[in-house]
Amino acid sequence: MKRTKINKLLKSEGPIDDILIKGWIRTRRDSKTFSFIEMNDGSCLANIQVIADDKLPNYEDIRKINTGSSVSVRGKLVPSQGKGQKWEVQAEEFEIIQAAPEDYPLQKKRHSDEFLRTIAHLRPRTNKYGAAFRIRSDISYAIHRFFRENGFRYVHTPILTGSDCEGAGEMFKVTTLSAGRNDIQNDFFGKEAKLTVSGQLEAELLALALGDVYTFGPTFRAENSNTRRHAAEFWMVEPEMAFCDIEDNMDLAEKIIKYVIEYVFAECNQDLELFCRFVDKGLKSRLESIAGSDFIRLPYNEAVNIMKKSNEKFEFPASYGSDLQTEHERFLTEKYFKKPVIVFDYPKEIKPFYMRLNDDEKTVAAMDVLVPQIGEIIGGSQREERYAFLKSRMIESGLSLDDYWWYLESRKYGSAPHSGFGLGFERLIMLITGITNIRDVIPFPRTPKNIEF
RNA sequence: UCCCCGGUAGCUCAAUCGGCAGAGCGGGUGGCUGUUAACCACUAGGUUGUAGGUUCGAGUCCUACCCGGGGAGCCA
Repeated sequence: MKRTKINKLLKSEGPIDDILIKGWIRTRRDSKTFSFIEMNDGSCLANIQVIADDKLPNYEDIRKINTGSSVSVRGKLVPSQGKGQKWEVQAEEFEIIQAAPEDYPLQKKRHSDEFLRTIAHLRPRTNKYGAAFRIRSDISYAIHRFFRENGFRYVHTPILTGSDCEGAGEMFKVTTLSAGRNDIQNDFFGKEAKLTVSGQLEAELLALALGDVYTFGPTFRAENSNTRRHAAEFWMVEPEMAFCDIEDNMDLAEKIIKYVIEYVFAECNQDLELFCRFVDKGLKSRLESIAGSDFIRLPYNEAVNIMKKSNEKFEFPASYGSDLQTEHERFLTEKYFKKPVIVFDYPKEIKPFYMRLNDDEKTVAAMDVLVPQIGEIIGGSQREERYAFLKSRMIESGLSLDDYWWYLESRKYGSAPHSGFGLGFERLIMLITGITNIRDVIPFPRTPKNIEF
């Protein structure tokens, strides 16, 4: 007999005579001649209540099973006599697949996030982390659906790269040489290899052939960042669009965030409800406001002006030419506008070489999407499509033209205006769930000094 | 990498001025009840992060290190 998943059973229109369910025990409550058993199979947040009575041949063993045990139950789906659930399962066969011993680390009460991180192999079995990883899957699907509906093609950019610097910080080296050897010519690739920090450059090349494309994959940063918003391995969504300027780019950035929020409202109600109730009381109204209002679009200079004119006491006062501090971002999104803000046209000195130089020759067509609580969730730009400008910016930035000959060549043969951005996938999940630490939205986080599991 | 805070039972936390290491949850045993993170009783459970130091006496004070959290920088 084929098993039925609990999310289907709970939506049943009527009783069912014979069903098979498999899952894990969340809690057991004994009565004199029978037990209530809450079972969860991960298909949804909710448990199903199983009634196991003393007519079962192995009832003595059932009365001893603990939280965490895996079981298989055959029986009838019947209306529940108790309050709190519509349906329950009257067990007719109850197989204990494996009984969890009494040292199972998860109790029925709430655990701290810090403790659960030390048992990352078991935390998906909790309500909160089960919901987080289900919603991560659903958001992932929503992103693919969004791009498909908007005529984008999904492209796979390399994870191993020979480019030395893509403008985004320290990289992990990849080698097959034993420690201490540095005869790179004998290494696997015959030259230095790294883990990618971004698929952008390669995505640009595909955009200049397929039109609108996106990548969605893992990226790696070897920065010694110890914050709740940074991980050494994280997933990034990177669209790249041909014949597209920075305005279109901002439109798309705003559109995708709203789309995903609306998708989650429509499809992930149960899990979202958990986050609204237990993780962040202000979550629902914040998400509604993000989905329902226009994002502010603010040139960098005006952003600095706003901060200069405000009475806010900043630790580092805003000044033209230096990047916005975290406190500035928070001020703009949480106090001044109280909604997402897209800051654009940054000074060229603080942005990477590939961003398109504006006519003022001082700023570049960069744009960052800042959201309340998280800060920067998207960074993007119109790309420099003019060969001469790109070349001189690369020289200015101290890059080796030889390493990027292929990138430069895309500006030699039928170059075209194009734009794109990087959306931090984990930061998007944080925004949508209200979870405040990036280590809790990725099942097995990699951060400095942490690569267990 | 820098600044701040913390580390006590499996988990979450108490422990007054430096003076007998405790509670709830979880576990075990028994009871009770169509129960709802059930309830009641009993019970086991400790190298107080590690190494040194001060002291008659250290969970508590000092030093170093390790680990965790928050903030900053880097960014997504």
